[in-house]
Amino acid sequence: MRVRFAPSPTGFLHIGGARTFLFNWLYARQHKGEVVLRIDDTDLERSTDASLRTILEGLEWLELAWDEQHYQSQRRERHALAAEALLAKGAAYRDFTPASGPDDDKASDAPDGKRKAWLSNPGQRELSREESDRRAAAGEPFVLRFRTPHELDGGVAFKDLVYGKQFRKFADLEDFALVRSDGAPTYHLASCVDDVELRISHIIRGQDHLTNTFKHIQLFEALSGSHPQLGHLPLLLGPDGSKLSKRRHGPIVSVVNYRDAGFLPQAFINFMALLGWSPKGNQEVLSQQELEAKFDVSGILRTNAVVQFDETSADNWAPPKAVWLNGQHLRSMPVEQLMRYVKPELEKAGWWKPEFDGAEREKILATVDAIRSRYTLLSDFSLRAKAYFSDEFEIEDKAVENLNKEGARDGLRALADRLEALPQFNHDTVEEALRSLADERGVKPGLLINGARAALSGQSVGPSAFEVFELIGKDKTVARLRAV
RNA sequence: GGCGCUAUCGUCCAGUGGUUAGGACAGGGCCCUCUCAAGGCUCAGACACGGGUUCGAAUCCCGUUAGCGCUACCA
Repeated sequence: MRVRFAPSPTGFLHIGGARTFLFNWLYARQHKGEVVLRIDDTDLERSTDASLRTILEGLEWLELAWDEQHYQSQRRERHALAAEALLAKGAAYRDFTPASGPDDDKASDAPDGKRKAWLSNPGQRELSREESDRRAAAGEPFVLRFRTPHELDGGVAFKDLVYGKQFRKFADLEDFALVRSDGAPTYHLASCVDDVELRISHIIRGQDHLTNTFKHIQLFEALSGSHPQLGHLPLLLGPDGSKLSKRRHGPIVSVVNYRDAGFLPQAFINFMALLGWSPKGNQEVLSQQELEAKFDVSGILRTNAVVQFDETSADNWAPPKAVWLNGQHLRSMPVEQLMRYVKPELEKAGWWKPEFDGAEREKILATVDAIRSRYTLLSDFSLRAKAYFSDEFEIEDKAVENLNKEGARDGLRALADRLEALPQFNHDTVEEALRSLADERGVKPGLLINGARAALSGQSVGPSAFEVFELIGKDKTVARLRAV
């Protein structure tokens, strides 16, 4: 069993493409099959290296490995050979009609819909082989077209893995192009030839290809006498209701954008998996293992899904549910595993020290474990956690307010003395010392608690203050309290 | 215009002839509490419309409407 994901490097990898890849990957994983990554770069005009790199980057970030990688542009001879074979057996013919633009067909279509001139260019498919060869040899440009058996009554039928039985009459199928007049294969030809030769058994792709499939089935049959199984995924729509696209929705749909915003790959995968599919029941937070175990093609919806991002917001653009899911994963995954993602984040911020991997590892893990309970994105670690990893941190305005309260600074200095004298320094002993001090001075414990949080972490919000004392340690605690 | 696909809360999903139509996100309120989150409880919020079939339709059929897709010598 072999599946493939075939992006064309004409832009970045967007959510829709990533989800197609995910579903293919999940499907293959379940059936012990192989995943082929095929770069459909036949459109040399639009394909770029930059685009290829960002697609690969996005795919790698997801941590879903593929087994083989191919480039369609390197298979041009195979496509040409297949075209020749198709022409030789009469499944295709040369059309010498000059090219027409995309809108010409619609324009020539009669209002009553009766005229179907677009199905073929009259006269061309009846050209004798001798005349066709002679004109081609004379250098006259032509496009190679597939010969749909319009003379037959039937049509093309197949059973879609998701959409079920599909049927279309030959009469509604055009003689589509196989090779352009410049000799380049069209997407249809290249794609089908490669699918056959790469022995792809299951094609799972976007629903925008559902109607193309009638052409492909015919081509597959002409090429190999059989065709792969096909399944189409409902489309991902933007908030405006149109198909997700780079052109309309911009970089906000780019996968690496989510990586850079601090999403965890497994959370993002969880989010994508829930778009057009559900494990039944009411479970929403799923680990990768659970996804692999529960994924089922028969559970794929047939309705398009809207991705709720907000392109008008610079910092709140991500889909709320994706953000929520990220928080869920961030808080529930093993700390050691989370550390793999936190480390680069701290390195980026310039706070990472080598001892974090050595002598201070346990302490850092405990710190990350404590502060992650109120974080949702990885970027929170570099945005809000400086005081836990470095001595040079600023005290936020809201935190300063807590220090400015009546009796706060004096109380904290007194607290520093008490804590310094403590034989045991931990959550409980600190709490006892603080509360009795507050009692003696006749102030509310909250004054010292919130003040201490401000002095120690530079923030007015965060974990329980007594936890912070422990995380920061006795020496630094005393120093920071005295510095107020 | 033609062909096709689809239609449950604002959004993502449950629901496959009999349910007070369920959950999640987002929103409101309450609780917890040293702050902020998290968590718990709670409120509000949907079967596009019209015909059938049936004792009984969100569920089956037909139509309408709407959305989306395809309709290129793009992929």
